[in-house]
Amino acid sequence: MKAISTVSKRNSKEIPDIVIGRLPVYLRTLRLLADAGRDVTSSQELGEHLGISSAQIRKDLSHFGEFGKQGTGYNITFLCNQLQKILNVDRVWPIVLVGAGSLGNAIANYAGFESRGFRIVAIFDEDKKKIGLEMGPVFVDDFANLKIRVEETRAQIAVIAVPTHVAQRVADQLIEAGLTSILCYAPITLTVPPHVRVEYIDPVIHFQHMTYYLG
Amino acid sequence: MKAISTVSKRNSKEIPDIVIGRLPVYLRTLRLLADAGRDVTSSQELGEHLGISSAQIRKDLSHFGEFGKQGTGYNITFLCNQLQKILNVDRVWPIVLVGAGSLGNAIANYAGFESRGFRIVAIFDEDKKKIGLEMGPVFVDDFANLKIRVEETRAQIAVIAVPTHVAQRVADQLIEAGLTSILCYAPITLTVPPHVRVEYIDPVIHFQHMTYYLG
DNA sequence: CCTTGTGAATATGTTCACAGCA
DNA sequence: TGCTGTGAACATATTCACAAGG
Repeated sequence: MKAISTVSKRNSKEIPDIVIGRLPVYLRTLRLLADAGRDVTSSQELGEHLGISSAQIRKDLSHFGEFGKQGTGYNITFLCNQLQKILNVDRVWPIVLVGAGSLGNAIANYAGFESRGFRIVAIFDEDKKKIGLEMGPVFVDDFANLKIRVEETRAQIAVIAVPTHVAQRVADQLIEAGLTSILCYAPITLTVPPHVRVEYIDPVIHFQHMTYYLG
Repeated sequence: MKAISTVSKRNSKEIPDIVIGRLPVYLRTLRLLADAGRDVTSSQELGEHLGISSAQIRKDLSHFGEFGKQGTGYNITFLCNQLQKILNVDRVWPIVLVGAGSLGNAIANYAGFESRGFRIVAIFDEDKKKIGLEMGPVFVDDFANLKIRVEETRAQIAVIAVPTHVAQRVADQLIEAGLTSILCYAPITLTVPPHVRVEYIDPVIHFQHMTYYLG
């Protein structure tokens, strides 16, 4: 049966979160292929490159529509566009960053967000010495101004790049200010209400996963 | 049947990788509880804090031994020690970092590695202006010296914090130098031989996962 | 009581294998 | 031919539910 629109979320039969989690990786890879001048690819090529099976890629995509052509494969530009629509990154999302230390600085100065759908619109810190400094695309703002800036920018996503011992308090205030998605770089599991989604980045978790196998 | 030693990998019936991946999170949480002065906890408390079921925590731990007491729960210090042995972080692993940009600088200056089993022992860059700069615990070294430094330090783990377009070339040279575990911050899937393990950190992957649900 | 550790039951995720179409 | 999209088969992961022990 054909999908009604090119980007239907099908009958929206609750697509598994693990599938959603792979789509950004597919998108990233497809855009690299496009940048390399490629026009079409196949689930097999993609799978070999990503170290997963071609069947998995086809099954994942099949949740959202029919994007390929039998005998040919996928048009890369078309599939990129479809994935961008599915992931809602066919626009640019404002992000607020909390913490103007060296990690916050690295995030603020990273030039790769915009092309993938994100823009840092505010950086907050409580340290008076940091407030007012230029960092990446903006000036460091007083964390006390959080609520106002969130209203102004309509941001829904925040990044926490503060020391562990203040991360939970910062999270509480972000949620209080109306943010619903948090990417937390502090090595702590945050306690948040059910409507808030938190994802984590902690390099040590990866290192420890690796050392298990290093015996 | 009782385990022979307190940290057996049981009969080593190939423990699922997804289980290994959760152990560092358990360890991180337990150490936070220990720092808060707590002595014992239960799978239920831990599960509530982490947002997973108590059964999952018990089942995960059961792969490695019997660490709890019925009616009481787990002694936090003891369980931390056991997890550290299982994950091989009852020692400090040397890590080499490639890329002395703002991200490399943030990683190098992060003070939280040592207590969790890791130490940056070298930072490399190809930019003559960066070489010789003090960054965190070491001085930036010429990437050309990679092989010598890896031999000296016996490092097995590397972090890639370089621009996307050089990441694959850097990875090839790391592998050539004998490294077997790579944490890659560049937004690209690396092609590596089967004996090399790569893990990835890309904040945009997380953002795009979030925006799917932000509609 | 309370909480662990664990088989059995359930739920979820992945792969197979092939019809169908360019 | 070559490749997609997809049910059916298989594999893996999670939860249930309870015996056993402090």
